[in-house]
Amino acid sequence: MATIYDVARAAGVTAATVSVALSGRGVVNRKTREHILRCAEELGYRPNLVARSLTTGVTHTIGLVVMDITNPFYGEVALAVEQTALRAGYRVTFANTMGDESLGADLLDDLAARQVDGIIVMAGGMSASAVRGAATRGVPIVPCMWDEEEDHGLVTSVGIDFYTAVRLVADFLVDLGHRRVGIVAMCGPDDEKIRMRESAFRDRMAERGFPIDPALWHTAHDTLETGYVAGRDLLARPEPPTAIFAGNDVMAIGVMAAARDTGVRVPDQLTVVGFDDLAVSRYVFPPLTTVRIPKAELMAQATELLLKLIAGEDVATPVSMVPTLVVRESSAPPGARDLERR
Amino acid sequence: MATIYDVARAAGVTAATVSVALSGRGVVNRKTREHILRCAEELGYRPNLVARSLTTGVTHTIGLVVMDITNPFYGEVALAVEQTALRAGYRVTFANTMGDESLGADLLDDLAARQVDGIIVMAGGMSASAVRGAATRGVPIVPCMWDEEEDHGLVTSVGIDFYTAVRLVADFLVDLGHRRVGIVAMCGPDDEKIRMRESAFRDRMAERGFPIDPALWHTAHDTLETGYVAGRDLLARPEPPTAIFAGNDVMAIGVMAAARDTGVRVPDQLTVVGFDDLAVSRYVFPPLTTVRIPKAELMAQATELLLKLIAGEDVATPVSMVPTLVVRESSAPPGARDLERR
DNA sequence: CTGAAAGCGCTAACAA
DNA sequence: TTGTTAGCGCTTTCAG
Repeated sequence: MATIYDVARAAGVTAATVSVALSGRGVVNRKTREHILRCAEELGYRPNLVARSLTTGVTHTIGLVVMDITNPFYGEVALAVEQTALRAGYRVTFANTMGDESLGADLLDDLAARQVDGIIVMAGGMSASAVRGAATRGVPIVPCMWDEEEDHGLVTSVGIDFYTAVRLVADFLVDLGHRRVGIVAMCGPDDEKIRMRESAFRDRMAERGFPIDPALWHTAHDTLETGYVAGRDLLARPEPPTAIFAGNDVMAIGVMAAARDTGVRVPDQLTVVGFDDLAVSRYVFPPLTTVRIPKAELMAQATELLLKLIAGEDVATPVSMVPTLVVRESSAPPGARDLERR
Repeated sequence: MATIYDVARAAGVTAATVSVALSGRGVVNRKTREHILRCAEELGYRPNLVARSLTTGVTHTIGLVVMDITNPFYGEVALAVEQTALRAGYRVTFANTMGDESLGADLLDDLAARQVDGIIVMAGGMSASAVRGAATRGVPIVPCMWDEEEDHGLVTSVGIDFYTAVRLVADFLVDLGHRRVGIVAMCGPDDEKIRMRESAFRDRMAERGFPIDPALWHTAHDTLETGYVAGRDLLARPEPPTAIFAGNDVMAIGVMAAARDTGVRVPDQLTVVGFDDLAVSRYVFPPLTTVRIPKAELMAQATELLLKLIAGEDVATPVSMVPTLVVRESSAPPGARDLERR
């Protein structure tokens, strides 16, 4: 681990000169510069970035806090963040909250202590106050797709128009003829906090004259397995739904598997609609009807917005993207006959 | 951003005392200690971890380099790593190589410059020399599931017994009666480097007397889409295979979709076998027969091994886990009649 | 039990 | 153009 002093000594100059020569920030005699370069090269010198950070006050690192990186949704998010950060010379350290609010708060604290230059947080199970806390501590923070009833009280956020999104779904289902619709709503491991998407959906269904039967409201924890269980449960009701809206695609895929295992055909006997549009959603069978979130674009924007905040520019308006409904083959009018597809 | 000096001043002591009091490392008068605690509390003091790192020489950060976090396989890996690191007080900064070797090398360099305490690298498209380079630079590094023909020349690695794994698959297929088997082999974006799993599979098929027809060897880039394309291609051959082994589940799922779209029934007309056993693989239709890798356990071990290396213990033997074949419904004897399942 | 002093590796003014 | 000096915030001997 050669230090800057080692190369200074080797080159017969002072550390400051080496610093300048290597960074190309100031002006250095061409010959000495080349000599320094050569010495650095020979010694295999690599600047110690933490030392640099201590003096410069920036780490070129951003934090990414997600619920559970195992969900492909967050995977796609993480890639977008990492790639756009990378291009700007930033690295990202990530952490999973697993839906645990207090862990989430600790994580934000820790990231701040590590002097990350900024933080991106994907809401899932993160308390608004924790987010505000980090902001207060002076770390730029961009909450993304905040999806809880309470407002996070932060201006610079990036998200989608949940209201429009679920309205799309509700109207689609009602127009298709569905009257009895079930919900698989995502919730954290411990609490029953209701996300905006599900509550807005419920509200819209009521508006359209077909309120959700509370017996058809099932909460789950954002996994295939819990989606599956919820599906089986819903389908086992005395009066099962003709359609199920799942809070995300992962759970929707679980629901479809549950239907299969209980002999319920999708979409002939059950319509399933998800939310996210994962890459895999068009490859499952039947291909899943879902709400498409432009994840990559959204997160690229979120990251760029964060970078601007870090650079001290003040970014005015929160970004809100418009989701679209992508209709595939997991949806059909209720009671559609089996088409004998072969 | 109160510093340790601020709280020292507030408490009427010196920074050294504050340091000791807060860390509980030395002995401090009980009353002064409490007083210091209170002052720190009031000022909202948080130690600056990069400053600490500079003096202690450790960052409590590990690097994780994967191919593409979007693949649920890496997502599951990343979770396991992050969670076990978290428990030990470490954070993880991750990076995607996207199959780019030179990017991968740069990433390792950068992580080293950032003074991460150690690195975990999931082989996909990473050059052995880059890995060795980082090791040389003194950063403990644990390559996981190294899956390329060439040896990485590093003792402390964690992986699975690929040979056994694919032998399982080959024997399973042959015993089922398949003679004409296709392969969807994963490769990086630019090169055609062959992974061990596919080549070992090919070798075993030859051993069993049914060598793979080169026309049935298709390379793809580890995505659903490329798996799909490969599947269509293979199925369009004059003499299509009766079974396809995909280098991973993601591609296998793509292959199944291709079969569907070309009117080929799985498993009646085509057997598909994957590799990884993703969470989603048992929820797709038909549920995928695949090689189960104990990802979570494996990566937890890898992380713990890394932590030991960091602690200076020298870990003797490389860890190798035994994968198992999990037979689900995407496999059947060739030419199996449609069972008219309803 | 507490303070003084030095140092981690680097950058940034300011002098020379 | 290069060197000197100081300092980022913390920890760690070593004295007192």
